[in-house]
Amino acid sequence: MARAKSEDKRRAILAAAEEVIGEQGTGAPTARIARRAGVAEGTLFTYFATKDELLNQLYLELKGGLRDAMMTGYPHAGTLRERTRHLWGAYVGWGVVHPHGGRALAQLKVSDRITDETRAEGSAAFAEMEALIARTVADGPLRDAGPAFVGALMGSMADTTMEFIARQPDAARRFTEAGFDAFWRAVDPAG
Amino acid sequence: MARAKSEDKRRAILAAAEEVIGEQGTGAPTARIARRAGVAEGTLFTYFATKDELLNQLYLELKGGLRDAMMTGYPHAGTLRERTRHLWGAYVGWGVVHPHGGRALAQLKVSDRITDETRAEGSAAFAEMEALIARTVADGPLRDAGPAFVGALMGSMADTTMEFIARQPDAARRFTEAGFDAFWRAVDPAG
Amino acid sequence: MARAKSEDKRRAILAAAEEVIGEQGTGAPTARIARRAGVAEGTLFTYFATKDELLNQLYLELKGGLRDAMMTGYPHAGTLRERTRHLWGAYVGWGVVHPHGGRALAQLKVSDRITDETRAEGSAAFAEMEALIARTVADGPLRDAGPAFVGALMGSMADTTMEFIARQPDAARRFTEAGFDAFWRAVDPAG
Amino acid sequence: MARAKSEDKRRAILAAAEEVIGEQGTGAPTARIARRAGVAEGTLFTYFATKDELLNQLYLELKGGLRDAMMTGYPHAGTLRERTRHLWGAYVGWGVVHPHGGRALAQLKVSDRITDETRAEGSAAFAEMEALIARTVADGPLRDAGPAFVGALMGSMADTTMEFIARQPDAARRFTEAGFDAFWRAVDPAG
DNA sequence: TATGAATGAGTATTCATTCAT
DNA sequence: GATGAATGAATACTCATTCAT
Repeated sequence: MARAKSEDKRRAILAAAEEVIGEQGTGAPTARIARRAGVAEGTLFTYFATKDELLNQLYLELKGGLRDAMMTGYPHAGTLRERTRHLWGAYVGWGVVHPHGGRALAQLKVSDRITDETRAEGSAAFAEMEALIARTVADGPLRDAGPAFVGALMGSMADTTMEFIARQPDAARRFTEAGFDAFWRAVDPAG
Repeated sequence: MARAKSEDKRRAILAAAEEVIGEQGTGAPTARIARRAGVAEGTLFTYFATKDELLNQLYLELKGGLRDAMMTGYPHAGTLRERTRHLWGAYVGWGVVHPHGGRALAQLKVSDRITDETRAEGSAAFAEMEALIARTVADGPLRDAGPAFVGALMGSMADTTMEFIARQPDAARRFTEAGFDAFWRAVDPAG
Repeated sequence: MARAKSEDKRRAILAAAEEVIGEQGTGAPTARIARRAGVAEGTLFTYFATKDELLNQLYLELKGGLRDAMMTGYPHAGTLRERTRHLWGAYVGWGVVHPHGGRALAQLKVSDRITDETRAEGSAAFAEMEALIARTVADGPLRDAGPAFVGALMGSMADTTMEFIARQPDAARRFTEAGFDAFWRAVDPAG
Repeated sequence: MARAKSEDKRRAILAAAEEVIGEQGTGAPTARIARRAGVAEGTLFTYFATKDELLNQLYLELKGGLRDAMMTGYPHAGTLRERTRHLWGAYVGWGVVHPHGGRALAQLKVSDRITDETRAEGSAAFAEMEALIARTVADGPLRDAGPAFVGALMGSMADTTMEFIARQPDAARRFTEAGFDAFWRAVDPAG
């Protein structure tokens, strides 16, 4: 066998794409992504057949990373509030640690180059979590709007929280708490 | 008065840009926008010197329209909750009436072609409103996070609400109410 | 109206393509064709949407020119031999006058970028002529092989004649005669 | 003997090139040829330093195969007509048996990547045959045009015959006969 | 020697912008 | 001012060739 297709290089390209797309949007040239990754222009295409494929893979990669972050240390035995608080903290924390990722994801979400299939697959990773939220909310004030709505609300509130943390990193803890409290009041079954 | 005719064209171009960018993102060709507006490719550039200028103007146009919608019929004498409820309803209602505008704005928000200056100017239109929210919140649970945070939270929660309405137009009223109730619980000074 | 799409430019591009493709085959870069035509790279694509379209149009253009050459001065009242001799002379003469065209046509004929539709359309221009050949041959020794075969034979024999003339222009007359005599002996109904 | 194995691969590559180039022209990627040959992309270049070399070798290979086919069973003691008939039959027969080869040769003939040297070498293989034709024709009606012209005429008429057989395989025998008869009438010294 | 990943020059095509009409 | 053809830089992707394994 000749040089094996290196997983390192694949990850380097995805990481570069995360950065560059976070900065410039999905219109960023593949050449720039390749350079940032330290590979030749053509090499990018041995790992991703087309730019669209790269974009879709990156979307899944980011969503997957986010999910992993949220499930790590998940307090299965905690109260509803504790479990939700964990998810919130992990989500926001991931955004703080991956500022590029957060911005890249924001770009990809509104791009028409991400297929419905990819979106579905990306969301599937969170199905489990949504089920949890569903139970959380079953008896709460938003029971009629449905768990998808609550999940989306949580996502967008967390995104907003991330943005504020990105601008004022020192106040990270404060925004994280304030954001969660707001969310919890909004959905608290005991509210 | 050559001016009147010109203004028509300017608005036609902006309207076309709203549609096209809502559908295809900021990468959409100016030629397509021109065609949709019913003018020649070159004409677009007599109204907007560059594509970036068009994009920035569109951003301001949309933000301005949104502001107008929110201030129309504003119940100056109402309670805090009533006034906030009005803003919420107007915001969400605007998104429902201007589906292209909502999507276009989502694209422009994440585009690096919108200058900081434009963003500032766009937000300025809401300064007045933020002041109102500030007062709303002054004694509420989010008083430490600041009015900007609460304003952003309101925006993102309303955006989420809009998206759900776009997918299930029949449930517009239900989502509008549920969304607002959630928001109000999150920020209610009396909560 | 702005600048009208100029027929001159269209012809310049086709003429350039004829030359360049005659020299380098269908793999020749469109950029080179554009430069040879004295227009910008992009301009080529305002006249021909794709390279394939240019290639197919060129094929039809060349076939059409060839047909016109053959029908000019056609001796409707001549004997079978005279009429056939006219066609032969015109065909070979066209090749001598359009050396680029001849070579370009040779390339296009073997290219898989020329569609079956284009080939059919190109041949249709010669249908009339084939009918004539059909009558010529009806009672000749090749009656069983069919007029298409005889027409193709005439074409390939004339092509060969052209090639020899291209290499030895001084002997043009001699090769033209020798070639025709050979062809006529091959198909002469009185032979 | 590592040689034997290598020779197999060399032939496999040439055979694959024959097919692929016959189908897609000289623009076909070397990668595709390699895959069709069942070897790695890089391996192709241990047998042929460049694509041009492969193309030129293939040209010679095809020409050589054609010559061998024509000389096999050559009736040295036959009449002029019999000998010429044998050549014709062998040529056309080769084309029928090697449809890829025929098409590949057609592509290579018009390619500017085949050097003059290669062309000369390829023709040299037929020198002997041309000498024969020379004698055949010495007293015939085409004596002034020269044996090269007659040889070329024979080639192009046979090519045309092949094409018709390719389209109507059932009529192979008929076309072969008709083609030869036409050619013979064209050159028959006794005509 | 065989492999196939890596390379980067090369290619068709797009598109913001200019400018002749 | 309006038009749309003209421009050429920019872009995604290809492919002959090299080279580490």
